[in-house]
Amino acid sequence: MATLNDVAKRANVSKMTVSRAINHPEQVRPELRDSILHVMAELNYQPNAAARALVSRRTRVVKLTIFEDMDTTEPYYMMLLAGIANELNQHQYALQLATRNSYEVGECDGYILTGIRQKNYAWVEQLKQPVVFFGRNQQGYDYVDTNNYQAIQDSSAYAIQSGYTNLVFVGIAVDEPFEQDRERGFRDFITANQVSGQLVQLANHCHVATDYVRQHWADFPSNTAFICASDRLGIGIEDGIILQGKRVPEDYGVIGFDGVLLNQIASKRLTTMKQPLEAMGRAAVRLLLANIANPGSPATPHDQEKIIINSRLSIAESTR
Amino acid sequence: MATLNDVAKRANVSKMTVSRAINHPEQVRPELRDSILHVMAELNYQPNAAARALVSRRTRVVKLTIFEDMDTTEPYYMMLLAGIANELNQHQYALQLATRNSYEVGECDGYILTGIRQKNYAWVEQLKQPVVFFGRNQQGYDYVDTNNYQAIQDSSAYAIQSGYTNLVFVGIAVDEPFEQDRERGFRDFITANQVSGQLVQLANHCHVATDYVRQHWADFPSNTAFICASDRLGIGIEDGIILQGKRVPEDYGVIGFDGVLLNQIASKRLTTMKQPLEAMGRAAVRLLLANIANPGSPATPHDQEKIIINSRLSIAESTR
DNA sequence: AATACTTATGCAATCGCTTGCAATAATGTT
DNA sequence: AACATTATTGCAAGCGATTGCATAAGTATT
Repeated sequence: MATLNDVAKRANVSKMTVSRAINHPEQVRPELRDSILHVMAELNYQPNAAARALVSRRTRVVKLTIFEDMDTTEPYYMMLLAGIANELNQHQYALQLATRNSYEVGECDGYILTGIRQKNYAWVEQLKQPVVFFGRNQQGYDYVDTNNYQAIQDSSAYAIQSGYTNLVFVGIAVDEPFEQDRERGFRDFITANQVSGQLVQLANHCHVATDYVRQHWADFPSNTAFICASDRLGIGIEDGIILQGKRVPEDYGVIGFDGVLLNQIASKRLTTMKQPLEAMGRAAVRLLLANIANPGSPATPHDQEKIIINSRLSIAESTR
Repeated sequence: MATLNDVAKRANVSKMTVSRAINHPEQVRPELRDSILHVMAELNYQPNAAARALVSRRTRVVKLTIFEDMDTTEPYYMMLLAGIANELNQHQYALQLATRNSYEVGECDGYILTGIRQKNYAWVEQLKQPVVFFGRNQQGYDYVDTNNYQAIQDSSAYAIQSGYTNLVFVGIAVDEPFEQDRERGFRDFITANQVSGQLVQLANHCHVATDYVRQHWADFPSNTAFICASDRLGIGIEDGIILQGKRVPEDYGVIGFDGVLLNQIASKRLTTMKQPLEAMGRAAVRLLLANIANPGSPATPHDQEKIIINSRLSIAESTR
């Protein structure tokens, strides 16, 4: 492997000039720079990241830590990954993937955290590095989120406009900001618009939703729309309705959340509140890189920066 | 951040002894070692990965390169990721994620490659580092794979045993080893068992499969079983059949491949040939780490090592 | 034409750690 | 008890790059 020195000798300059030709091109005479670049290509020179990191204290690595179990096949994260990886690449940063219990090997310049729960904040605090969250938090950390509150209001409004007369919000049984925001959105909506409605929390699995429909069928008059907090729940609810011999969307409506399963199961055309996960991933990267470039914003609470990217209703066949 | 020197001073030993206490514990007197570890904990010492990598030429980073576009939400990769990430963590290695067109920042000790196509091999060859592939290859690189040939034979045999009398293999329209193996398995099966059957290749999307069923419906006598090369295709085929007013599994059977969508869509109980992706991911890591530890096995063809982990039929509701 | 500025380049030190060899202490052998 | 082994520890060098300061060359100012 060629080193800076090899290039320098071959180009008849000092290491420093080569280093500058790479990192501060404007500081070196154009013709000389070109000849250096030429030698670099000739020798197939690649800067040694370790040496660089050692002295510059910049690893050019960002760590994405997913707190939820990775055993579950969660396409949600895959979409996020796409956005994050692509944006990092554009900035010539590498992405390192970690789960909460990863061995803490390999330093990085900052963290993107997702799937985080209250209990994990202690761990976050001892990180003395820039951090960006996925999802609202009250600890003062920067975050990227979608407009959960408004999104559920939009879904609800759409259901009412479509002629459904009773709403059921099917939430996820976790005590996290995103869920709180959605529930608040729903409650405020039915109050403000004097709509008949109820709210329930379930574990986030299809069959749980399906079971729920069966067990509580008496509660759901015809013309009810189910506003769900995930596509999984939406699909489960839809199946439950069909098992009762009713039609979707004629008799009952279903609206999901996330918009992540739909692409795969084309025939399951669920109307859903689609999160712009790719864009959110990119935004998180940009925010984090800004924090890295602009120090004085460690993992400790400071002026909290928020980026909210709106979800949009993707209308399909589970609503009329 | 505490350095090796800080620990050494505090513990009244030389840096070297501290270094040994970490890397070669057996070489340092037990009581001394304990006191050093104690000081390390006290100072919250973390070895500097960059410095380490610089001198030892080991980064303790493995790069997973996914060649397919990451825009597609492919849960397949998420399962792989789970296995790879977990196994790497156990060996105190970090996982770095890259797409083919990633900026080549950050060195690593080896590569796990997946989603690779023929055209990418040129890129692989110029990698002068240990490499493990997902999927068979004829270039001589080590790989982990599932028993595609036998798996399709098993699926086919199961369909016949279940009383279906005509088979259709619905393959993916790519010219890659995994597809070749599956098609060969199918052809050999119908030949050897004198079963009536046909073979088709489609783009790997639900709706393509659904359309295919509609357009070629005349070709499918009742009691046909579709052996599909992916769950997506399987789900699409199933929908196509139902749209024709026929019943699954009574009139027609459908068997998928991968076993990766099922967990999410509980109601879509597709019989499928389930790939042990988590185990395959772990195996790939172990194979790669062995290659790293045991040099003389660069990215150039050598004695090709193969690990085959069998897929198993997961029987559900789309077959009788 | 002499001085003051820029602009380009080089030198030396250093980042934190590990490799190879040397030195010391502890143990065993006859 | 003198010597050969083995177990522990330390020293010095250097991995490949970047930072800060010094120097040399080039241009502008009066």
